[in-house]
Amino acid sequence: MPRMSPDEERTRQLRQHKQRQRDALRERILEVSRGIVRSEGLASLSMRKLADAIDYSPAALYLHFRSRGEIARALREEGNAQLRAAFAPHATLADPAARLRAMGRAYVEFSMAEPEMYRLMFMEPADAAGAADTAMLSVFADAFAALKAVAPLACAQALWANLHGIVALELTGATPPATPVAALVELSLDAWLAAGSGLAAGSGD
Amino acid sequence: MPRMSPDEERTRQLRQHKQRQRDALRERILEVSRGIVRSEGLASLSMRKLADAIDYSPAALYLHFRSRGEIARALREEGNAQLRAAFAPHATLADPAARLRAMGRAYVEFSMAEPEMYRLMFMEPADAAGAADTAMLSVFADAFAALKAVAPLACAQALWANLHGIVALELTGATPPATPVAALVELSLDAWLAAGSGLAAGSGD
DNA sequence: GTCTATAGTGTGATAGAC
DNA sequence: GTCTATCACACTATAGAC
Repeated sequence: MPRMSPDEERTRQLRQHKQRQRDALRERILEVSRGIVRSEGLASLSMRKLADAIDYSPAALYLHFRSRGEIARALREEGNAQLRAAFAPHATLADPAARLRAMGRAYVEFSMAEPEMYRLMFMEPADAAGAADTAMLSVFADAFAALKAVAPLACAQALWANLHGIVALELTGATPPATPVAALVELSLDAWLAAGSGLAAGSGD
Repeated sequence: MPRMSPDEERTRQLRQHKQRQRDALRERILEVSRGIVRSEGLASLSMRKLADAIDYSPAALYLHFRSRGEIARALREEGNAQLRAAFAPHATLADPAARLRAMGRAYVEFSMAEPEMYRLMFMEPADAAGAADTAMLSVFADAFAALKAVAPLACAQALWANLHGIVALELTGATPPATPVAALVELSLDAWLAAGSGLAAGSGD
């Protein structure tokens, strides 16, 4: 570590301070954005509203984010991390079927707890934000492989699609509320994991 | 039928003519709207663009439709009818499993052939337009009942969700294109219709 | 019934002063 | 780095002339 003169030391501290302020404001912007999106949805996140909420001018936002889309992108990444965290406790279950069931339930529970975040992550046009977590798909596929499915990856995608469909129809209100979400989830998990089901008859992959 | 004087007859004909013109314009509006929605999506349907395309002023549109939403609503109804028509040839299949497979495939084929219509019908906030066709659900449920499923309606909803999930993830681009849609559909139909699957173990309904 | 003209409101993003 | 002011646009919907 090189010695510094008192002057050098002082300017270094100043720079660090500035940097901390910058980071703090960026974090504040994300924090408020998160609140707006979670309660009103991405469509309601406007640069003006955001600026008002943090008591800065709209122009100030563009010093920390290139565009509105980049804020959305950051929030989406937060959501992905949140979902991964929700999976973590179940990823270590030894029985692959139990693992799939637990993670499937966790997935849907996340979606119901954070519907607007879920929308942002999986129901918004993909744009440049890169497709959703492949991590989740991998864990699903590994479990199906352990179950000796012929096409583990395809099974993982299809089960994911099943869960997503349940959630998506619920969130858009397209479905009549005849059957509670939890029941649809259990039924679907049964269909995909029941002994003698299509696990050995998969096509493609 | 009451006799009319020649004068009465003439005004009657005039009225009919006017009515036909009215209907024709309304139909024309719908026609152009349909074209815009099918090629660019509902979001791109603006009253200005629509007015330009039919060579009328924006104000004229409001003489035939209360609002933009009402146009969307009419198009949605058209889509529902189109989907019902796509189902019709398969609804009479005697074997319930074959019936479900055929209708499931027809559903997904419709969605891939008319992605923007599908979006409008099933991926747009439900608003006042009333939830999507319950007719489809009924046919699905009937087939599951014929298969002696414990919870036919719940099975129908869950299978629908499965198909919708496949389509929705494809349309938003959230899914990696590892497995073609058709393969996911076959795999899902297998899971739901394989002998020994969860049909007898359903919960809820 | 149809038009022109416009009200009224929203948006994302930027220029230029300080 | 922050602000004010504004550009350039989109939108739905309506008032009032003809």
